[in-house]
Amino acid sequence: MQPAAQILDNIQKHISVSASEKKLIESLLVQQKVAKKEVLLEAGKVATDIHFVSQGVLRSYFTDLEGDQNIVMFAVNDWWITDIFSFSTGNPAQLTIDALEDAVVYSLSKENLELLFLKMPTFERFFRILMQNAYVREQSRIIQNLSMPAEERYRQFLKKYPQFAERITQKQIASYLGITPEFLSSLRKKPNS
Amino acid sequence: MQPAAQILDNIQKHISVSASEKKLIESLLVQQKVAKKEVLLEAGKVATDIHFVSQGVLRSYFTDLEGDQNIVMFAVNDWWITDIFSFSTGNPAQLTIDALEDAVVYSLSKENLELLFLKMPTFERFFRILMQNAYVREQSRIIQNLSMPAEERYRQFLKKYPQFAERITQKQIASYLGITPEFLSSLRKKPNS
DNA sequence: CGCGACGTTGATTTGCCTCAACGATTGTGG
DNA sequence: CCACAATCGTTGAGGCAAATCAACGTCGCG
Repeated sequence: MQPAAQILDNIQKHISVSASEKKLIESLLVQQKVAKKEVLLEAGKVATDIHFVSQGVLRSYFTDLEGDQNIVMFAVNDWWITDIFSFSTGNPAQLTIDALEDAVVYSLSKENLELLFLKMPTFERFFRILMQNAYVREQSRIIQNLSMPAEERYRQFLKKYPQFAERITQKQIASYLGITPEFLSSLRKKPNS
Repeated sequence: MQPAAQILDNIQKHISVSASEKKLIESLLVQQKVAKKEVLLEAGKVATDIHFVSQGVLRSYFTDLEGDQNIVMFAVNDWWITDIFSFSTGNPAQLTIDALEDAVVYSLSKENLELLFLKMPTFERFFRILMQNAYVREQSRIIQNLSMPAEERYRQFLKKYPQFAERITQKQIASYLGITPEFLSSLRKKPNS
């Protein structure tokens, strides 16, 4: 698939896009190759871009006071990722974003996003839907964290994100679930009733 | 303050609204008085409306398999609340919304919201910002839940939401934090170093 | 080949829960 | 307006889920 076509498909799932608008969108995106372990956004710096993942796997994580990494999200193909707090407010990022596998992303700067909003008002709708879906996803994760033990959260994770489970190490999954790799290992060997 | 003026102020923090648009917005809102303990949305039914809280205190909560209530959010004046999953998708709500104190809300149905998006494209921007802020808020809560022990989460809660702490019982706060009231009580008596 | 990260196992510890009991508030029907 | 019931916040004893720490074989990578 043409790389730009992949993003346009993603956008056209929610709004319709004219030929001239397609050219506009393409002109505002910057392709970036990201090697495994390469950092796209470093905590403390400002998130100036939002990234669409075309290939590979990215993650965002928060480093706490003890120096432990807490994974906030994974992103594979067709996902958008940034530190939304920093991107929204211009404050320093709390999250680091790096690649778990070699990746290709298309980056859209905040300025170019605002330009899109101006020149193409329907893009505001697309982005509204993107944010609304992200809100639903995060709220659903909060509900799960509050109401389920780790074993059940792990089962739900496998069910909801099978595309992640294959490509991501146990250690990363444990961090996403908020448990230690040792404990995840003990869950995995239990009979999966 | 004129009740409708309160919502318009809230909206005008993010977009500008003409006189005719103000009338349109007012015409699509329905005022509702909600008595303490009255249920605005019941889990299992579809969330047809999003509610703007003018006075009083609402909460949304999830009832898990053991029958325990897990509080997802509180809403006081100038907050918007719904089951965003149900409102977005039309699926049955996972959350129940009720009043912790007598409240006055302005309800906007999904149909009327779509009408607003059509007749007033800048409202899409307002709602995008609302969803984006909600996303930031939920993600920040996930980070806290992953990276901090209960005692620290309680401190941060008091700091971030002093307007809640005064009006909400310890039991409700404990449920929001994901701990038992007994354990919260034991945290509170510790020297707040 | 050799090194470092990974996944696992087991022993021990701990943060938080469960259950039970109590006085203090709050709510409510008569 | 009172009396009673219900809920709240708290305390303490005991228990469990999950963390910590240490050790070890395996694997991917330089």
